[in-house]
Amino acid sequence: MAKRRATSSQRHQPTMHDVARIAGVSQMTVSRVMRGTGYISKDVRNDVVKAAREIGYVHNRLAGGNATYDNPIVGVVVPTMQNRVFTEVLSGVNEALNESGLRPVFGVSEYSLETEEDLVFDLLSWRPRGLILPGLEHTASLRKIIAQTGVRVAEIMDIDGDPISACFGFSHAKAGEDMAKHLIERGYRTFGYVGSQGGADLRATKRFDAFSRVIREAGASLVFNRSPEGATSMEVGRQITDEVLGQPNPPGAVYYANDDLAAGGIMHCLAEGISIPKQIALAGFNGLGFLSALPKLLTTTVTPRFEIGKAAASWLMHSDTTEAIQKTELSAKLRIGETT
Amino acid sequence: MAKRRATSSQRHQPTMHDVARIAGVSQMTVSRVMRGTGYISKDVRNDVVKAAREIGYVHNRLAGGNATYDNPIVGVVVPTMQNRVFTEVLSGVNEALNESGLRPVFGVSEYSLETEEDLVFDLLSWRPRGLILPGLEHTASLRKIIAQTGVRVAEIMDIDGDPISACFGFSHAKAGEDMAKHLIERGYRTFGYVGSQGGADLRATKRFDAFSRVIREAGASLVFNRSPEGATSMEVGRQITDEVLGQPNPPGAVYYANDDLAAGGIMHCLAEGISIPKQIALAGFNGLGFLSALPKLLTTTVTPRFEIGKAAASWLMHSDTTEAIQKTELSAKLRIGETT
DNA sequence: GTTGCGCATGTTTACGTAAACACATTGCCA
DNA sequence: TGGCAATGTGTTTACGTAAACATGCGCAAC
Repeated sequence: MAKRRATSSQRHQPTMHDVARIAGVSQMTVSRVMRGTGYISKDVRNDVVKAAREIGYVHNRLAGGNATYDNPIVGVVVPTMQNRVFTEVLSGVNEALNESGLRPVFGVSEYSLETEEDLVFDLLSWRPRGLILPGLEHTASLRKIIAQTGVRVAEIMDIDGDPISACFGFSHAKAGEDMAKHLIERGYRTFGYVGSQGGADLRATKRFDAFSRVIREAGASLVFNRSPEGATSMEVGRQITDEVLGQPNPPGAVYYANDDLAAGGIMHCLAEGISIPKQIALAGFNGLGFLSALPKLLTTTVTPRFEIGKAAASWLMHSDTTEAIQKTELSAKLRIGETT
Repeated sequence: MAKRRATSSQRHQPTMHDVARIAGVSQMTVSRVMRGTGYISKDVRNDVVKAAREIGYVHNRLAGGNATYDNPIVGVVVPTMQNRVFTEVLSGVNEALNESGLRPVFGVSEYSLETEEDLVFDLLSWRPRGLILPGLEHTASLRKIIAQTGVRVAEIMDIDGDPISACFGFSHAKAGEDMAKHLIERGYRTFGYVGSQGGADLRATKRFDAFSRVIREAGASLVFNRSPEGATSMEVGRQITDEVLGQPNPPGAVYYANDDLAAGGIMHCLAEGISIPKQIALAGFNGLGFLSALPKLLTTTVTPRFEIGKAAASWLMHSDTTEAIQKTELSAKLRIGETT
C-alpha cells in the first residue's frame, strides 16, 4: 500500500481516510462529523472524534476548497499597521469572522493605490470569499480584476463616493466640516493644518478639503499647511507643532489629520508651557482610547473603527450576491474636549 | 463540454487550462510561468501572461497545496491586538513573509492558554508551513498535537525556558533583574508593582518575580502589588497610579508591566503636579515609540518586537527540519530616562 | 400493509494545481 | 561528428476533501 510520495522531508499527515478506517466508517462520515453537518448518530460521532484524537488528525479546511469553489478566507487590505486605527479595524474583522470559523488574510498597502492593486491580485490568489478594502478610490486595473473575477468587495472607512458594491464608514467631508464649524463658532479665525502621509491619505485630504472650504466661506484663513511624508506619530506631531508656533503669525487653532499628531501637539505645548487652548487650540481625528489619559482631553472626531471592521466582515459573510449597491453609515461624532 | 457543476451562485473562474488553451500551450507551461520556475522561453512567457491578463486569470495558490503538502501560510498566535507590541510583531512577520510570497494567518489568544490551544487546532487546519506562538508555556494538548503533526514551531518573546524547537526573544528574568538593580542603585528602597492581565501575562510575571527577588535581596521592600484584569491602557495606568499614591506610605518607585501603564502614571503625576522622579519614580517596559513624545522620557526596557517577528518568520521559511533545538536572543536593553 | 418521509451512512466524482518523468531541440566541446 | 548538457515543453498522476446522488432502515399515517 506504500504508494505515498516522499516529497521533500514532509512526512505523511493522517487524512480523513485514516480516521475513517480506524472508526470503521466511510471518509464521508468523517467529513460530516468534522463539519457538524448532516445526520450523524451519537455513537458514530463519538467513534470518529475518538479516532481523530487518537491519531492526531486535524481537519484540513483547504483541501475541499478546490471542488467547492469556497475557501474560509476573507482578504483584507489595510493602509498601515503603524496606526492603531487599522489594527482596530482588523480586530473587528477578526471578531466577526471568528463566529463563522473564517480567517482574515491581510496585506499592508502603505497608502499606495499601486501597492493595493498588487495586494488584491495576491489576495485573490487565495480565492477568498470576499475582500475588504480601505476607501473608495482604487486603480482602474483593480476595478477591472474585481469585475472580471466577480469577487465580493466591502469598502470601508468612507462613504463619500461610489462603492463597488457595498461600503461601510462615515463621511470624511462631514467630519472636516463639523470640525471647521465648531472652531469658527468658538471664534478662531486663523488656522493651521497638519496632514499625513505626504497627502497620500486620501480620506485625510477629503477632511481637509471640506475643512478649508468652510473656514474660507466664514472669511477665516489657513496660515499653515503641511503634510509630512511617511508614518505619523506623536513625535512627528510634536515637531511640527513646534514649527507651527515658530511662525511669525501662528494660527489660533490647528487641525491635525489624526490623534497621534494632535497628542504630540499637546505634549509640545505642555513641555514648553504653552497654554491650550488660550495660546493655541488643537483638534485631532479618530478618538483613540489613549486620549483619555492625556492631561487635556483633546477635541476630536470619534470614529467607530472596530464596528466598521465588524460590519464589513459580517456583510461579506451573510448577505447574498444579488443585493444592490449600498452605503452603510457608521457615523463619526465630533467630541469637544478641553483643547479648543 | 458543459460538465461544470453549477454550485450555488458561484460562476466558473478561469483556470490554467483556459489560459493554456488561449496561449496555445499546456497547463503545465502556464503553471511554470505563474510561478517563475523552470525553463520558459520569452515568447511563450509573453503569450501566457497576455492570455492570463485577457481573461482575468489569477493564480490559485491553494489548489496545488493538496498534492504538494505545502501551503504558502504561516499561522501566528498573538495574545492581544490591544497592545502595539503584538501588532508590531505581526508587522515584522508580515514583512519577512512578503519576501517569499507567504502570508500570515493569525488568531488572538487573549492571554489564555486554552484559547491558544483552540487557535492552534484551527490554524493547523490550514496546513501551514509553520506556526509562531507567543511564549514558551503551552498546554499539554497543544504540545501533543504539535508533536503528532510535526508542524514547525517558532516561539517568540521569551527565552527563559525550553523551546519546542526554536525560540526568538529575550530574557524577561534578566529584564526584571536589570530594572531592579538600576532602581536599587538609584537609592530607592520601597517599591510598587503594577502588572497586567490579572497575572495571566506569564512573561510579565517572570519579570516581576526576578524584580522582586532582587529588591528583596537588597533588603528593600515591595509595598504595593496589583495586576488589574483585562487589557492594559494609559487610562488604567493612570487610575492605579492614583491608587498607589493614595497609600499611607507610597513607594519610592513603581515598576509597571508595560509602557502604556507607566505613561498613564506620568500623565497622572503631571495632572496632579506630582514631581517625577522626586516624589515618585516610574519605570515601564517595551520602549514603545510614543514615549519620546511624552514630556518626561520614561525609564524602560527596550524590546525588539519587530525584529523578533521578522526573525521567527525568516527561520520558519529558511531553516530545514533537521536542525537542533535552538535559542536565539534578540536582547532587550534597559534605557534610563528621566523618570527614575 | 404499504407508502412515504426522516434519519443515517456509503459511493462516485470533481476540483485546480504541481511533482515527476518523458521527450524534443539546440549548441558546444572533444 | 558524436555525445552530452542545457533548455524548453508536454503527459500523467496525486492530493484530501465535499457535493451529489444512492441506499437502507424504521416508524407513523393512511
